Amino acid sequence: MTVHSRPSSPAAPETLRLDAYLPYRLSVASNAVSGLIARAYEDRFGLTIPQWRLICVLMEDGPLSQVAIVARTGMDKVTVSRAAQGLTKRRLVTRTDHEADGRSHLLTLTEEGARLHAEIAPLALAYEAALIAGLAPSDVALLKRLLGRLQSAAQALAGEAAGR
Amino acid sequence: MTVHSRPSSPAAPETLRLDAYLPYRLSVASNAVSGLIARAYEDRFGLTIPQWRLICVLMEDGPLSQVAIVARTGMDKVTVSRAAQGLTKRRLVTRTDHEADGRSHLLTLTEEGARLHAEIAPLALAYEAALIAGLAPSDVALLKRLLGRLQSAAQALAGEAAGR
DNA sequence: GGCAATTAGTTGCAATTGATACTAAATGAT
DNA sequence: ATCATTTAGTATCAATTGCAACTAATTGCC
Repeated sequence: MTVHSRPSSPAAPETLRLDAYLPYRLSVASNAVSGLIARAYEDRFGLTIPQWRLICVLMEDGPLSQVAIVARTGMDKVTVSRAAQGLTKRRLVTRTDHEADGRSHLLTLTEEGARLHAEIAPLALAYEAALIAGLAPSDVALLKRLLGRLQSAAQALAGEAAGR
Repeated sequence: MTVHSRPSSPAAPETLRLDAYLPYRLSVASNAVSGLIARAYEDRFGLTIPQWRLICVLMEDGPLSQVAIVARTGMDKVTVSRAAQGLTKRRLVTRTDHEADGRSHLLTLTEEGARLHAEIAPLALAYEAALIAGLAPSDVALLKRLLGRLQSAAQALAGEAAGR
C-alpha cells in the first residue's frame, strides 16, 4: 500500500495549494480541452465524444465487437453500446452477427462513416495543432508520455484500493 | 476487408491515431486520476469534488463570496451553489450576509471545516505523491506548466469560437 | 448430454451535470 | 427619483453518466 494519511516526508511540500495540485490542474485542463472539442463535434457533426471515438477506433482497427472496443478504449460498455446504437441509426456503422458467437456483433464502418471520418479528422488534427502551438515538440512528446504514466499509476492505485 | 486510413508520408502526423491524440490522452488520464481521487473523498469523507475544492479555496483565501469562488476555480456557479448548500448543511461552512451587498453572502470555513481540511490534506498530498512517484521533479514541474498552457489555449479557442 | 458459471450486450434507475429561466438586489443613465 | 440593466444566487429541466440487474448465448465441468 502506498497511500497513507501520515505526516508527509521532510522534503514534501507540506501545504496543499490548489493551483499547484496536480489532479486539480489535470482536471481543469482536461475539462477545458474536452469541452472545446466536444462542442465542435456536437455542433458541427452531431456526434458525441464516445461516438467519435468509436468511429476512430473502427477506422484504425477494422471491424470490432463492442467488448473489443471497451478493451481498446477503456470506455464503459454501456457507453459503447449507446454510441453504437446512435451510429447504427445514422447508418455510419453496421452491425453484423459474429458468425461463431451469437451474442456478439461486429461493428463496421460504412462508406458514409468513413467519409465522415475523413471529413472530421483534419479538423481534429487542426484543433490539436492549435492547442499545442507554441510548445516544443519534445515537450509535447514528454507530455503524452507523462499522461500515460499518470494514467497507469492511477489505475494501479485504484486496483490496489479495490483489491483489498 | 477493412477500411484503413490512406497511406501518408512516412512519419507524418497527418493521420489521426487515437492513442497519439492529445485531447484523448488528456481525457483518459484525467478520468483515471479524478475517478481515483473522487472515490477516496466520497468514500472516506462524504465529500464531492466540488465540495472539497470549496473547502480548499476557503482555507487558502479566507472567506469568499460564491462569485469569487467561481472566478478563482472556473467551476460553474450552479456547482458552487450546490456545493455551498451541502457544506452549510453539514456545518463545514457558514454563510454570513455581505454587509455592503444584500445579494451576496460570504462563505467562511467553520472550525470543523478547517479540522476536516487538516485531516484530508495530507491524504490528498499522499495521493499526489503516489501518482508522481518515479517521475523526475523537473518533469512534474514541466507537466504542470504544460497543462496550464493547454488550458489557456483551449479557453482562448473557445472564446474565439463563441465571441465572433 | 446437462447444468453451473461466464460472457456479450441491453435496459432501468438514480445521481450528476449544465443550460436556461427566474428572483432579488445593486448600479446607472437620464 | 425612475426605470432599464447588470449582478448574485437559486430553481427547474433535460441530457449524460455509470452501476446494477437483466437476457441471451457460450463454455466448461461432471
